[in-house]
Amino acid sequence: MKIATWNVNSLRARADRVEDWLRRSDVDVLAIQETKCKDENFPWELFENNDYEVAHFGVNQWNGVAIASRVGLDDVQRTFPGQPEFGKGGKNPIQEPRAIAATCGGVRIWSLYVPNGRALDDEHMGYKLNWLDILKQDAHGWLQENPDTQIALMGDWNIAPKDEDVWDIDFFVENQMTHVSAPERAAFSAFEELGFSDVVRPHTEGQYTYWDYTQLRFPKNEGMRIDFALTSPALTARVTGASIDREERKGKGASDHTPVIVELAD
DNA sequence: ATGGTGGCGTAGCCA
Repeated sequence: MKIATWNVNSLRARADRVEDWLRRSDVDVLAIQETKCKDENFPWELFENNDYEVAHFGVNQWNGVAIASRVGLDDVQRTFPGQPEFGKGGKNPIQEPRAIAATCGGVRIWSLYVPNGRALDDEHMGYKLNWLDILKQDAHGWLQENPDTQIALMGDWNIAPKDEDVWDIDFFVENQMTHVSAPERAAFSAFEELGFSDVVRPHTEGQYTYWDYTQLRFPKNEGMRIDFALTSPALTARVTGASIDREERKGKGASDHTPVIVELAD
């Protein structure tokens, strides 16, 4: 079985590329982030025509997460318990469409779009850290409930856990950039302390998953590793390989993120 | 190549 995660940066703008990629990648499950649409604008046919079931969570033009699967799609869950709300300036707070789960082929798949943070002193950063803390507490409970459960926390984590995960750590620190700060990294490693593992890194040393559209970042390979699949111990034991599809970042009309793929033993 | 982002929705926000 092959499972993958991909921030597509608008599913409508990327429909043709997503369809092409589904066909050639041959993944069984795809966790999607940033669909950037409501259900009424979601390209359901794209998945149906390729024999994938799909579940979507989107309420406006922002965020939006989905899971496509051809190995079953059961117990769909939108938001995690206690997921913090956000509204800019405290106005009209909602539980944003940043988390959806489904059980696919015996694996509890989460498609996660972690809040960006925007700036170290922005209210969005507090939201980001709180959001991750509540998710961590939930994940802890799931593992305690059943230590053998197979969970994949997949998505755009908007955190670069190691210095090598950005093209120039000095640039990030000097400019007080987000994604590399100590609190963000602590929020990420908290999942590893629970027993979740970044199973992609050992197979993709030195590779990035994201390159900003600006400043010729991709041609210069000035990227970041911010998309991850964190697996529970029982699922980690099944991992046979992983890859980052850098080819998908090339050409006109690419997302700024690449697909990240995990291969599992049957 | 005298450039230097893209998407939504149609101004400005978000990343």
